[in-house]
Amino acid sequence: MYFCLIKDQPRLAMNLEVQIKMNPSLYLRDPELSELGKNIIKYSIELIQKNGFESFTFKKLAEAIGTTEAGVYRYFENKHKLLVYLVSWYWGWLQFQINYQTNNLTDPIVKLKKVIKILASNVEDDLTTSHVDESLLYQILISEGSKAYLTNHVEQDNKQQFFKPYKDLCNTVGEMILACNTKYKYPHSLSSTIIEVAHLQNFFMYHLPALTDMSKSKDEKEIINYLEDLVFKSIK
Amino acid sequence: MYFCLIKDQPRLAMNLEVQIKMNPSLYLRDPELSELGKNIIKYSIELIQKNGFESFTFKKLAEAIGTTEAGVYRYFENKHKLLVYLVSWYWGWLQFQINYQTNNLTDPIVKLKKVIKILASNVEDDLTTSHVDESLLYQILISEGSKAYLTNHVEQDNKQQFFKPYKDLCNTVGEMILACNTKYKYPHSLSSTIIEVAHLQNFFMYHLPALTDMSKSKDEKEIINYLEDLVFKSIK
DNA sequence: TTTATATAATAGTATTACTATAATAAATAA
DNA sequence: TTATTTATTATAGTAATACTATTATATAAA
Repeated sequence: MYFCLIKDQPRLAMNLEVQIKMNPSLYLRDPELSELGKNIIKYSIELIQKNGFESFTFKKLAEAIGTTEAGVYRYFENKHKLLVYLVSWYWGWLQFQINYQTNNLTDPIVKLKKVIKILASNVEDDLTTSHVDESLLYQILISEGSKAYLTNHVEQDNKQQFFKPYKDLCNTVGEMILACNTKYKYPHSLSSTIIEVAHLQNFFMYHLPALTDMSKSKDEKEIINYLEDLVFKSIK
Repeated sequence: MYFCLIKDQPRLAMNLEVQIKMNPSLYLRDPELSELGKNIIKYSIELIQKNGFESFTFKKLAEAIGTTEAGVYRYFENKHKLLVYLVSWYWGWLQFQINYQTNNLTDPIVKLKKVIKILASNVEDDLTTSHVDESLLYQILISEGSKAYLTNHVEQDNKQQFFKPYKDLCNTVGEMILACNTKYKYPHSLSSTIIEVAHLQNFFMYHLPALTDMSKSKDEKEIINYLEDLVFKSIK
Protein backbone atom coordinates (compact mmCIF):
# COMPACT_ATOMS: atom_id res chain seq x y z
CA MET A 1 0.00 0.00 0.00
CA TYR A 2 1.30 3.39 -0.89
CA PHE A 3 -1.07 5.78 0.78
CA CYS A 4 -3.09 6.37 3.85
CA LEU A 5 -5.36 9.06 5.19
CA ILE A 6 -4.09 10.90 8.20
CA LYS A 7 -5.83 13.33 10.45
CA ASP A 8 -3.89 16.55 10.54
CA GLN A 9 -4.16 19.22 13.19
CA PRO A 10 -6.86 17.57 15.32
CA ARG A 11 -7.59 20.80 17.23
CA LEU A 12 -8.73 22.54 14.06
CA ALA A 13 -11.37 21.43 11.60
CA MET A 14 -10.83 17.79 10.74
CA ASN A 15 -8.47 17.90 7.80
CA LEU A 16 -7.88 14.69 5.91
CA GLU A 17 -4.51 14.59 4.23
CA VAL A 18 -3.41 11.98 1.78
CA GLN A 19 0.04 10.78 2.59
CA ILE A 20 1.98 8.61 0.18
CA LYS A 21 4.10 5.98 1.85
CA MET A 22 7.59 6.27 0.46
CA ASN A 23 10.49 3.85 0.22
CA PRO A 24 12.87 4.93 3.04
CA SER A 25 15.94 4.09 0.94
CA LEU A 26 15.12 7.13 -1.15
CA TYR A 27 15.88 9.62 1.58
CA LEU A 28 18.28 10.07 4.49
CA ARG A 29 15.66 11.82 6.61
CA ASP A 30 11.94 11.68 5.92
CA PRO A 31 11.05 15.04 4.33
CA GLU A 32 7.39 14.70 5.36
CA LEU A 33 8.34 15.07 9.02
CA SER A 34 9.66 18.63 9.13
CA GLU A 35 9.04 22.04 7.68
CA LEU A 36 12.46 22.06 6.04
CA GLY A 37 11.76 18.66 4.52
CA LYS A 38 8.43 19.77 3.13
CA ASN A 39 10.05 22.89 1.71
CA ILE A 40 12.68 20.73 0.01
CA ILE A 41 9.87 18.86 -1.75
CA LYS A 42 7.89 21.97 -2.54
CA TYR A 43 10.75 24.05 -3.93
CA SER A 44 12.46 21.21 -5.75
CA ILE A 45 9.20 20.66 -7.66
CA GLU A 46 9.06 24.34 -8.52
CA LEU A 47 12.68 24.59 -9.59
CA ILE A 48 12.84 21.35 -11.58
CA GLN A 49 9.61 22.19 -13.40
CA LYS A 50 10.83 25.70 -14.15
CA ASN A 51 14.43 25.15 -15.18
CA GLY A 52 14.72 21.43 -15.87
CA PHE A 53 16.50 18.71 -13.94
CA GLU A 54 19.92 19.31 -15.53
CA SER A 55 20.21 22.87 -14.25
CA PHE A 56 18.75 21.98 -10.86
CA THR A 57 21.30 21.94 -8.02
CA PHE A 58 21.06 21.59 -4.26
CA LYS A 59 22.70 24.96 -3.93
CA LYS A 60 19.96 26.70 -5.91
CA LEU A 61 17.36 24.74 -3.99
CA ALA A 62 18.88 25.74 -0.67
CA GLU A 63 18.91 29.39 -1.73
CA ALA A 64 15.24 29.20 -2.78
CA ILE A 65 14.29 27.71 0.59
CA GLY A 66 16.56 29.94 2.63
CA THR A 67 18.73 27.18 4.02
CA THR A 68 22.15 25.84 3.14
CA GLU A 69 23.34 23.13 0.79
CA ALA A 70 24.32 20.99 3.76
CA GLY A 71 20.78 21.30 5.02
CA VAL A 72 19.41 19.69 1.87
CA TYR A 73 22.05 16.97 1.96
CA ARG A 74 20.75 15.84 5.33
CA TYR A 75 17.51 14.83 3.59
CA PHE A 76 18.66 13.52 0.22
CA GLU A 77 21.91 11.90 -0.78
CA ASN A 78 21.90 13.52 -4.23
CA LYS A 79 19.61 15.12 -6.74
CA HIS A 80 18.93 11.88 -8.57
CA LYS A 81 17.43 10.29 -5.47
CA LEU A 82 15.33 13.38 -4.97
CA LEU A 83 14.02 13.03 -8.54
CA VAL A 84 13.24 9.35 -7.95
CA TYR A 85 11.48 10.36 -4.75
CA LEU A 86 9.30 12.88 -6.59
CA VAL A 87 8.54 10.46 -9.40
CA SER A 88 7.69 7.66 -6.95
CA TRP A 89 5.51 10.03 -5.02
CA TYR A 90 3.65 10.85 -8.20
CA TRP A 91 3.05 7.20 -9.12
CA GLY A 92 1.87 6.49 -5.58
CA TRP A 93 -0.48 9.43 -5.70
CA LEU A 94 -1.75 8.37 -9.13
CA GLN A 95 -2.34 4.84 -7.89
CA PHE A 96 -4.50 6.34 -5.16
CA GLN A 97 -6.36 8.52 -7.66
CA ILE A 98 -7.00 5.57 -9.95
CA ASN A 99 -8.20 3.33 -7.14
CA TYR A 100 -10.41 6.07 -5.82
CA GLN A 101 -11.87 7.18 -9.15
CA THR A 102 -12.49 3.73 -10.63
CA ASN A 103 -13.62 2.12 -7.41
CA ASN A 104 -17.31 2.47 -8.17
CA LEU A 105 -17.10 1.48 -11.84
CA THR A 106 -18.07 -2.02 -12.91
CA ASP A 107 -17.71 -1.99 -16.71
CA PRO A 108 -14.03 -2.79 -17.43
CA ILE A 109 -14.08 -0.70 -20.60
CA VAL A 110 -15.40 2.35 -18.80
CA LYS A 111 -12.81 1.70 -16.13
CA LEU A 112 -9.92 1.53 -18.60
CA LYS A 113 -11.13 4.66 -20.36
CA LYS A 114 -11.14 6.45 -17.04
CA VAL A 115 -7.58 5.31 -16.39
CA ILE A 116 -6.39 6.51 -19.78
CA LYS A 117 -7.97 9.85 -19.07
CA ILE A 118 -6.28 10.11 -15.68
CA LEU A 119 -2.89 9.11 -17.13
CA ALA A 120 -3.05 11.62 -19.99
CA SER A 121 -4.63 14.59 -18.23
CA ASN A 122 -2.92 17.43 -16.51
CA VAL A 123 -4.24 17.26 -12.99
CA GLU A 124 -5.33 20.17 -10.89
CA ASP A 125 -3.41 20.79 -7.71
CA ASP A 126 -4.76 18.37 -5.13
CA LEU A 127 -5.24 20.52 -2.07
CA THR A 128 -5.18 17.54 0.29
CA THR A 129 -1.40 17.36 -0.23
CA SER A 130 -0.33 20.78 0.93
CA HIS A 131 3.34 20.86 -0.02
CA VAL A 132 3.03 19.07 -3.38
CA ASP A 133 1.63 20.82 -6.45
CA GLU A 134 0.50 17.86 -8.53
CA SER A 135 0.06 19.96 -11.62
CA LEU A 136 3.73 20.96 -11.58
CA LEU A 137 4.71 17.42 -10.69
CA TYR A 138 2.82 16.13 -13.72
CA GLN A 139 4.90 18.48 -15.89
CA ILE A 140 8.04 17.10 -14.29
CA LEU A 141 6.93 13.57 -15.05
CA ILE A 142 6.47 14.43 -18.70
CA SER A 143 9.88 16.05 -19.15
CA GLU A 144 12.03 14.31 -16.55
CA GLY A 145 10.18 11.15 -15.51
CA SER A 146 12.11 8.75 -17.70
CA LYS A 147 15.42 10.10 -16.37
CA ALA A 148 14.57 8.39 -13.09
CA TYR A 149 15.28 5.01 -14.68
CA LEU A 150 17.37 5.85 -17.78
CA THR A 151 20.64 5.56 -15.88
CA ASN A 152 23.55 3.19 -15.69
CA HIS A 153 22.53 2.21 -12.16
CA VAL A 154 18.94 1.29 -13.00
CA GLU A 155 19.42 -2.30 -11.88
CA GLN A 156 20.84 -1.42 -8.46
CA ASP A 157 18.03 1.12 -8.05
CA ASN A 158 15.52 -1.52 -9.06
CA LYS A 159 16.92 -3.97 -6.50
CA GLN A 160 16.29 -1.31 -3.88
CA GLN A 161 12.66 -1.18 -5.06
CA PHE A 162 12.88 2.42 -6.25
CA PHE A 163 10.49 1.68 -9.11
CA LYS A 164 7.95 -0.35 -7.19
CA PRO A 165 5.20 2.31 -7.37
CA TYR A 166 5.60 2.45 -11.15
CA LYS A 167 5.55 -1.33 -11.45
CA ASP A 168 2.51 -1.57 -9.17
CA LEU A 169 0.67 0.97 -11.28
CA CYS A 170 1.65 -0.92 -14.40
CA ASN A 171 0.23 -4.08 -12.83
CA THR A 172 -3.01 -2.37 -11.88
CA VAL A 173 -3.51 -1.08 -15.42
CA GLY A 174 -2.43 -4.46 -16.80
CA GLU A 175 -5.15 -6.16 -14.80
CA MET A 176 -7.72 -3.71 -16.10
CA ILE A 177 -6.59 -4.52 -19.64
CA LEU A 178 -7.01 -8.23 -18.92
CA ALA A 179 -10.45 -7.52 -17.46
CA CYS A 180 -11.42 -6.23 -20.90
CA ASN A 181 -9.87 -9.15 -22.74
CA THR A 182 -8.44 -12.06 -20.79
CA LYS A 183 -6.68 -13.33 -23.91
CA TYR A 184 -4.67 -10.22 -24.66
CA LYS A 185 -1.02 -11.22 -24.73
CA TYR A 186 0.78 -8.04 -23.71
CA PRO A 187 -1.01 -6.46 -20.73
CA HIS A 188 2.14 -5.15 -19.03
CA SER A 189 3.77 -3.89 -22.19
CA LEU A 190 0.58 -2.17 -23.27
CA SER A 191 0.26 -0.70 -19.81
CA SER A 192 3.77 0.76 -19.77
CA THR A 193 3.20 1.88 -23.36
CA ILE A 194 0.07 3.84 -22.41
CA ILE A 195 1.82 5.51 -19.50
CA GLU A 196 4.94 6.46 -21.42
CA VAL A 197 3.19 7.43 -24.64
CA ALA A 198 0.76 9.65 -22.74
CA HIS A 199 3.75 11.66 -21.52
CA LEU A 200 5.71 11.53 -24.77
CA GLN A 201 2.85 12.68 -26.95
CA ASN A 202 2.19 15.48 -24.52
CA PHE A 203 5.83 16.57 -24.68
CA PHE A 204 5.90 16.29 -28.47
CA MET A 205 2.61 18.16 -28.85
CA TYR A 206 4.10 21.22 -27.17
CA HIS A 207 7.76 21.02 -28.16
CA LEU A 208 8.17 18.85 -31.28
CA PRO A 209 4.76 19.00 -32.94
CA ALA A 210 5.96 17.35 -36.15
CA LEU A 211 6.08 14.08 -34.21
CA THR A 212 2.34 14.13 -33.49
CA ASP A 213 -1.01 14.78 -35.14
CA MET A 214 -2.32 16.93 -32.29
CA SER A 215 -0.21 19.98 -32.95
CA LYS A 216 -2.81 22.46 -34.14
CA SER A 217 -5.21 22.11 -31.26
CA LYS A 218 -2.67 21.42 -28.50
CA ASP A 219 -5.49 19.71 -26.70
CA GLU A 220 -4.76 16.81 -24.40
CA LYS A 221 -8.18 15.38 -25.27
CA GLU A 222 -6.70 14.43 -28.62
CA ILE A 223 -4.00 12.44 -26.86
CA ILE A 224 -6.73 10.65 -24.92
CA ASN A 225 -8.54 9.93 -28.21
CA TYR A 226 -5.37 8.60 -29.77
CA LEU A 227 -4.61 6.37 -26.78
CA GLU A 228 -8.18 5.07 -26.60
CA ASP A 229 -8.06 4.26 -30.29
CA LEU A 230 -4.72 2.49 -29.84
CA VAL A 231 -5.69 0.54 -26.73
CA PHE A 232 -9.21 -0.57 -27.60
CA LYS A 233 -8.32 -1.62 -31.11
CA SER A 234 -5.40 -3.59 -29.65
CA ILE A 235 -7.39 -5.46 -27.08
CA LYS A 236 -10.25 -5.80 -29.57
CA MET B 1 18.90 14.08 -48.01
CA TYR B 2 21.00 12.80 -45.20
CA PHE B 3 23.41 10.46 -46.81
CA CYS B 4 25.58 9.90 -49.82
CA LEU B 5 27.99 7.31 -51.06
CA ILE B 6 31.57 8.38 -51.32
CA LYS B 7 34.53 6.69 -52.85
CA ASP B 8 37.26 6.29 -50.32
CA GLN B 9 40.92 5.73 -51.08
CA PRO B 10 40.64 5.56 -54.90
CA ARG B 11 44.11 3.99 -55.26
CA LEU B 12 43.03 0.90 -53.36
CA ALA B 13 40.10 -1.36 -54.04
CA MET B 14 36.99 0.71 -54.60
CA ASN B 15 35.55 1.17 -51.15
CA LEU B 16 32.07 2.63 -50.91
CA GLU B 17 31.44 4.42 -47.64
CA VAL B 18 28.12 5.68 -46.47
CA GLN B 19 28.41 9.18 -45.14
CA ILE B 20 25.56 10.78 -43.25
CA LYS B 21 25.17 14.48 -43.93
CA MET B 22 25.04 16.24 -40.59
CA ASN B 23 23.67 19.60 -39.51
CA PRO B 24 26.76 21.85 -39.19
CA SER B 25 25.28 23.67 -36.18
CA LEU B 26 25.89 20.50 -34.19
CA TYR B 27 29.67 20.79 -34.33
CA LEU B 28 32.39 23.42 -34.32
CA ARG B 29 34.62 21.44 -36.64
CA ASP B 30 33.38 18.56 -38.79
CA PRO B 31 34.55 15.38 -37.04
CA GLU B 32 34.37 13.39 -40.28
CA LEU B 33 37.27 15.37 -41.72
CA SER B 34 40.12 14.36 -39.41
CA GLU B 35 41.48 11.39 -37.54
CA LEU B 36 40.99 13.16 -34.22
CA GLY B 37 37.38 13.95 -35.17
CA LYS B 38 36.68 10.35 -36.11
CA ASN B 39 38.22 9.19 -32.86
CA ILE B 40 35.99 11.57 -30.93
CA ILE B 41 32.96 9.89 -32.53
CA LYS B 42 34.32 6.40 -32.07
CA TYR B 43 35.38 6.70 -28.45
CA SER B 44 32.41 8.79 -27.36
CA ILE B 45 30.15 5.98 -28.61
CA GLU B 46 32.18 3.44 -26.66
CA LEU B 47 32.27 5.47 -23.45
CA ILE B 48 28.64 6.58 -23.46
CA GLN B 49 27.45 3.05 -24.18
CA LYS B 50 29.66 1.64 -21.45
CA ASN B 51 29.21 4.12 -18.61
CA GLY B 52 26.14 6.13 -19.55
CA PHE B 53 25.79 9.73 -20.64
CA GLU B 54 25.77 11.20 -17.12
CA SER B 55 29.23 9.93 -16.23
CA PHE B 56 30.62 10.77 -19.66
CA THR B 57 32.96 13.78 -19.69
CA PHE B 58 35.18 15.36 -22.31
CA LYS B 59 38.12 14.76 -20.01
CA LYS B 60 37.56 11.01 -19.93
CA LEU B 61 36.98 11.04 -23.67
CA ALA B 62 40.23 12.92 -24.26
CA GLU B 63 42.12 10.45 -22.09
CA ALA B 64 40.62 7.51 -24.01
CA ILE B 65 41.67 9.06 -27.32
CA GLY B 66 45.05 10.25 -26.14
CA THR B 67 44.39 13.93 -26.64
CA THR B 68 43.40 16.77 -24.33
CA GLU B 69 40.08 18.18 -23.21
CA ALA B 70 40.72 21.33 -25.24
CA GLY B 71 41.20 19.11 -28.27
CA VAL B 72 37.68 17.75 -27.95
CA TYR B 73 36.25 21.22 -27.36
CA ARG B 74 37.50 22.30 -30.75
CA TYR B 75 35.02 19.84 -32.29
CA PHE B 76 32.01 20.01 -30.01
CA GLU B 77 30.74 22.86 -27.88
CA ASN B 78 29.59 20.52 -25.11
CA LYS B 79 28.63 16.96 -24.44
CA HIS B 80 24.96 17.52 -25.11
CA LYS B 81 25.66 18.63 -28.67
CA LEU B 82 27.84 15.57 -29.12
CA LEU B 83 24.95 13.38 -27.96
CA VAL B 84 22.57 15.13 -30.36
CA TYR B 85 25.15 14.61 -33.09
CA LEU B 86 25.32 10.87 -32.40
CA VAL B 87 21.55 10.53 -32.18
CA SER B 88 21.07 12.50 -35.42
CA TRP B 89 23.68 10.40 -37.11
CA TYR B 90 21.80 7.28 -36.07
CA TRP B 91 18.46 8.54 -37.41
CA GLY B 92 20.13 9.55 -40.66
CA TRP B 93 21.73 6.14 -40.99
CA LEU B 94 18.44 4.43 -40.16
CA GLN B 95 16.64 6.50 -42.77
CA PHE B 96 19.16 5.22 -45.28
CA GLN B 97 18.71 1.63 -44.10
CA ILE B 98 14.93 1.90 -44.34
CA ASN B 99 15.00 3.46 -47.80
CA TYR B 100 17.48 0.85 -48.97
CA GLN B 101 15.77 -2.16 -47.46
CA THR B 102 12.19 -1.28 -48.38
CA ASN B 103 13.00 0.14 -51.79
CA ASN B 104 12.08 -3.01 -53.67
CA LEU B 105 8.94 -3.81 -51.65
CA THR B 106 5.53 -2.98 -53.09
CA ASP B 107 3.05 -4.30 -50.52
CA PRO B 108 2.65 -1.51 -47.93
CA ILE B 109 1.99 -4.03 -45.15
CA VAL B 110 5.17 -5.95 -45.89
CA LYS B 111 6.95 -2.61 -46.05
CA LEU B 112 5.68 -1.46 -42.67
CA LYS B 113 6.52 -4.82 -41.10
CA LYS B 114 10.04 -4.46 -42.42
CA VAL B 115 10.31 -1.01 -40.89
CA ILE B 116 9.08 -2.22 -37.51
CA LYS B 117 11.68 -4.94 -37.63
CA ILE B 118 14.45 -2.49 -38.46
CA LEU B 119 13.35 -0.10 -35.71
CA ALA B 120 13.19 -2.79 -33.04
CA SER B 121 16.24 -4.89 -33.95
CA ASN B 122 19.72 -4.54 -32.70
CA VAL B 123 21.77 -3.95 -35.80
CA GLU B 124 25.07 -5.49 -36.62
CA ASP B 125 28.00 -3.14 -37.02
CA ASP B 126 27.76 -1.71 -40.51
CA LEU B 127 31.29 -2.00 -41.83
CA THR B 128 30.76 0.68 -44.47
CA THR B 129 30.94 3.26 -41.68
CA SER B 130 34.35 2.61 -40.26
CA HIS B 131 34.43 4.80 -37.17
CA VAL B 132 30.83 4.19 -36.06
CA ASP B 133 29.77 0.95 -34.39
CA GLU B 134 26.03 0.95 -35.10
CA SER B 135 25.37 -1.82 -32.62
CA LEU B 136 26.75 0.27 -29.76
CA LEU B 137 25.01 3.33 -31.11
CA TYR B 138 21.71 1.45 -31.04
CA GLN B 139 22.28 0.73 -27.34
CA ILE B 140 22.91 4.43 -26.79
CA LEU B 141 19.68 5.31 -28.56
CA ILE B 142 17.77 3.00 -26.24
CA SER B 143 19.22 4.34 -23.01
CA GLU B 144 20.11 7.93 -23.86
CA GLY B 145 18.22 8.80 -27.04
CA SER B 146 15.36 10.65 -25.38
CA LYS B 147 17.80 12.80 -23.41
CA ALA B 148 18.65 14.51 -26.69
CA TYR B 149 15.28 16.28 -26.63
CA LEU B 150 14.15 16.03 -22.98
CA THR B 151 15.81 19.32 -22.07
CA ASN B 152 14.75 22.80 -21.18
CA HIS B 153 16.25 24.10 -24.43
CA VAL B 154 14.41 21.67 -26.73
CA GLU B 155 12.65 24.50 -28.56
CA GLN B 156 15.83 26.44 -29.34
CA ASP B 157 17.44 23.16 -30.45
CA ASN B 158 14.43 22.43 -32.61
CA LYS B 159 14.65 25.86 -34.24
CA GLN B 160 18.21 24.98 -35.18
CA GLN B 161 16.87 21.82 -36.84
CA PHE B 162 18.69 19.46 -34.50
CA PHE B 163 15.81 16.98 -34.65
CA LYS B 164 15.21 17.10 -38.39
CA PRO B 165 16.50 13.56 -39.04
CA TYR B 166 14.12 12.20 -36.40
CA LYS B 167 11.19 14.17 -37.79
CA ASP B 168 12.02 13.07 -41.34
CA LEU B 169 12.10 9.45 -40.25
CA CYS B 170 8.81 9.93 -38.45
CA ASN B 171 7.35 11.34 -41.66
CA THR B 172 8.65 8.44 -43.72
CA VAL B 173 7.09 5.91 -41.36
CA GLY B 174 3.94 8.01 -41.16
CA GLU B 175 3.57 7.84 -44.93
CA MET B 176 4.00 4.09 -44.85
CA ILE B 177 1.23 3.90 -42.26
CA LEU B 178 -1.03 5.98 -44.51
CA ALA B 179 -0.14 3.72 -47.43
CA CYS B 180 -1.70 0.88 -45.42
CA ASN B 181 -4.76 2.88 -44.46
CA THR B 182 -5.27 6.36 -45.89
CA LYS B 183 -7.98 7.06 -43.34
CA TYR B 184 -5.90 6.43 -40.24
CA LYS B 185 -6.03 9.58 -38.15
CA TYR B 186 -2.73 9.50 -36.24
CA PRO B 187 0.10 8.54 -38.62
CA HIS B 188 2.74 10.77 -37.00
CA SER B 189 1.79 9.93 -33.45
CA LEU B 190 1.74 6.22 -34.24
CA SER B 191 5.07 6.60 -35.98
CA SER B 192 6.76 8.30 -33.02
CA THR B 193 5.05 5.79 -30.75
CA ILE B 194 6.53 2.84 -32.64
CA ILE B 195 10.01 4.34 -32.56
CA GLU B 196 9.94 5.26 -28.88
CA VAL B 197 8.17 2.13 -27.69
CA ALA B 198 10.60 -0.09 -29.57
CA HIS B 199 13.39 1.44 -27.49
CA LEU B 200 11.46 1.58 -24.24
CA GLN B 201 10.31 -2.02 -24.34
CA ASN B 202 13.85 -3.08 -25.12
CA PHE B 203 15.16 -1.14 -22.12
CA PHE B 204 12.41 -2.49 -19.86
CA MET B 205 12.92 -6.05 -21.07
CA TYR B 206 16.50 -6.02 -19.86
CA HIS B 207 16.34 -3.70 -16.86
CA LEU B 208 12.75 -3.46 -15.57
CA PRO B 209 11.15 -6.68 -16.79
CA ALA B 210 8.00 -6.19 -14.68
CA LEU B 211 6.99 -3.48 -17.13
CA THR B 212 6.85 -5.88 -20.07
CA ASP B 213 5.61 -9.32 -21.05
CA MET B 214 8.85 -10.32 -22.77
CA SER B 215 10.95 -10.79 -19.71
CA LYS B 216 11.47 -14.53 -19.72
CA SER B 217 12.74 -14.88 -23.27
CA LYS B 218 14.55 -11.53 -23.51
CA ASP B 219 14.04 -11.85 -27.23
CA GLU B 220 13.64 -8.75 -29.35
CA LYS B 221 11.41 -10.74 -31.71
CA GLU B 222 8.75 -10.54 -29.04
CA ILE B 223 8.98 -6.75 -29.12
CA ILE B 224 8.52 -6.91 -32.87
CA ASN B 225 5.47 -9.15 -32.39
CA TYR B 226 4.03 -6.76 -29.82
CA LEU B 227 4.58 -3.75 -32.07
CA GLU B 228 3.14 -5.50 -35.13
CA ASP B 229 0.09 -6.48 -33.11
CA LEU B 230 -0.29 -2.89 -31.86
CA VAL B 231 0.24 -1.23 -35.23
CA PHE B 232 -1.76 -3.47 -37.53
CA LYS B 233 -4.73 -3.68 -35.20
CA SER B 234 -4.64 0.10 -34.92
CA ILE B 235 -4.60 0.78 -38.63
CA LYS B 236 -7.01 -2.13 -39.16
C1' DT C 1 18.70 18.67 33.95
C1' DT C 2 20.85 15.92 30.89
C1' DT C 3 20.99 14.10 26.56
C1' DA C 4 19.95 13.58 22.08
C1' DT C 5 18.57 15.60 17.75
C1' DA C 6 17.80 19.11 14.12
C1' DT C 7 19.33 23.11 12.10
C1' DA C 8 22.42 26.86 10.70
C1' DA C 9 26.84 28.73 9.45
C1' DT C 10 31.15 28.18 7.61
C1' DA C 11 34.85 25.91 5.24
C1' DG C 12 36.91 22.96 2.28
C1' DT C 13 37.76 19.30 -1.61
C1' DA C 14 37.52 16.83 -6.00
C1' DT C 15 35.46 16.95 -10.26
C1' DT C 16 33.16 19.11 -14.09
C1' DA C 17 32.68 22.21 -17.71
C1' DC C 18 34.58 25.08 -19.67
C1' DT C 19 38.24 29.33 -21.68
C1' DA C 20 42.78 31.15 -22.82
C1' DT C 21 47.38 30.99 -24.41
C1' DA C 22 51.68 29.63 -26.15
C1' DA C 23 54.51 26.12 -28.71
C1' DT C 24 54.86 22.83 -32.26
C1' DA C 25 53.66 20.37 -36.46
C1' DA C 26 51.47 19.97 -40.92
C1' DA C 27 49.19 21.81 -44.94
C1' DT C 28 48.59 25.50 -48.29
C1' DA C 29 49.44 29.75 -50.89
C1' DA C 30 52.52 33.22 -52.75
C1' DT D 1 61.07 27.97 -51.72
C1' DT D 2 59.47 30.61 -48.04
C1' DA D 3 55.70 32.63 -45.70
C1' DT D 4 51.34 32.07 -43.89
C1' DT D 5 47.65 29.80 -42.26
C1' DT D 6 45.65 26.02 -39.80
C1' DA D 7 45.48 22.00 -36.66
C1' DT D 8 47.24 19.91 -32.76
C1' DT D 9 49.38 19.47 -28.26
C1' DA D 10 50.50 21.09 -23.83
C1' DT D 11 49.73 23.76 -19.99
C1' DA D 12 47.07 26.84 -16.96
C1' DG D 13 43.39 28.67 -15.01
C1' DT D 14 38.33 29.73 -13.60
C1' DA D 15 33.57 29.23 -12.06
C1' DA D 16 30.31 26.04 -10.83
C1' DT D 17 28.93 21.50 -9.17
C1' DA D 18 28.60 17.84 -6.03
C1' DC D 19 29.67 16.76 -2.34
C1' DT D 20 31.98 16.19 3.14
C1' DA D 21 33.29 17.91 7.62
C1' DT D 22 33.09 20.83 11.70
C1' DT D 23 31.33 23.71 14.97
C1' DA D 24 27.76 26.37 17.23
C1' DT D 25 23.10 26.92 18.37
C1' DA D 26 18.36 25.89 19.09
C1' DT D 27 14.78 22.57 20.24
C1' DA D 28 12.72 18.51 22.01
C1' DA D 29 12.62 14.14 24.56
C1' DA D 30 14.21 11.25 28.62
